[in-house]
Amino acid sequence: MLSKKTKYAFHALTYLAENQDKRAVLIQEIASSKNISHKFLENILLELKKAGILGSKKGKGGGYYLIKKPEEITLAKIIRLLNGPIAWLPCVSLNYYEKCSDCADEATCNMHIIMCQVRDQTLAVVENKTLSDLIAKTTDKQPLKY
Amino acid sequence: MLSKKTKYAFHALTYLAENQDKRAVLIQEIASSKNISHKFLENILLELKKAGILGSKKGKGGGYYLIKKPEEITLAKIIRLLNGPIAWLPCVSLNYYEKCSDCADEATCNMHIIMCQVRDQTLAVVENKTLSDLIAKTTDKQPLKY
DNA sequence: ATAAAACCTACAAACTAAGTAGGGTATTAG
DNA sequence: CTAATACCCTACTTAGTTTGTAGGTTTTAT
Repeated sequence: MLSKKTKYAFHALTYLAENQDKRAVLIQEIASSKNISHKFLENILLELKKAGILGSKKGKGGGYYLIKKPEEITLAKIIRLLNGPIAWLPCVSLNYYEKCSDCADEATCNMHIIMCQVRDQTLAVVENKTLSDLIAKTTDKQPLKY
Repeated sequence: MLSKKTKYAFHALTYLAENQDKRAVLIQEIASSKNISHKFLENILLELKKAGILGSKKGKGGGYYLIKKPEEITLAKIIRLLNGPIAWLPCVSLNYYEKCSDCADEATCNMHIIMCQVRDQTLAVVENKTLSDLIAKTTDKQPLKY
């Protein structure tokens, strides 16, 4: 399950993506708009900034803004950053790999092989969906198929 | 990430599947064979029994045994039982559904739609893999492809 | 200068996972 | 019958993570 932190990050990012005209958006504006604790959101935006997704401006008139185009921000990146590994086991994680203590040979471990499949199927979606897919409007006549 | 409980369950189940000849296997035998705390494993086996996957025999000469064929026990069932929801959001969970508080219409919520895709891709694997796939031996000449 | 805003560190509370303790109860060999 | 065996059950403890809070520091526009 995705953590609240992750969901808040998506909410904040979609808000920023929908308000790209404004130069910098206040933490408080996002927080009250999306019903998130100001201080908690502060930490999240800071993480997104350190990851190179957001930029910020200090002082009066400051705030946060997208530093990349929505099409360049994949869901996978956000989820890895705030939620942790996408894989179900450390031994099949691309970004948080750890060897199993009990498993001698990954090439012949059935669990390993199956969990790789799960990982790849998941990545097939979240590596190819971006922030722009989250803010896209679905029309009544042509609902998004999946 | 899968919890230890879930991993222990898979270890225990594979052990039982590989020892189907013996009528009933002692908790202690599985525990020491797979390096799991006896008491912790006891709870796990009990859950598996209540879910109709294992049977047990009390008294001297008792123990646990598989009540279903390995081909009938899907990974999805075990994961849901011990790890919880497979979906990333409550609003896309088939077995643990909960409505989002903030989302008015699931049909047009982009996050909902994408998370449904993730869920379905994951289920495509774990609903079709069973305990028998975990105990299958991969030969050196013909390694399992994926 | 001063007010406004991001930035930073540390901590507290709430929740969940993991493991422990101790006994109760059913079964069966002898 | 009876005692050993081993499942069954409840409650508790410990450890770790998530979520949220507090208070101060730095930067910048006016």
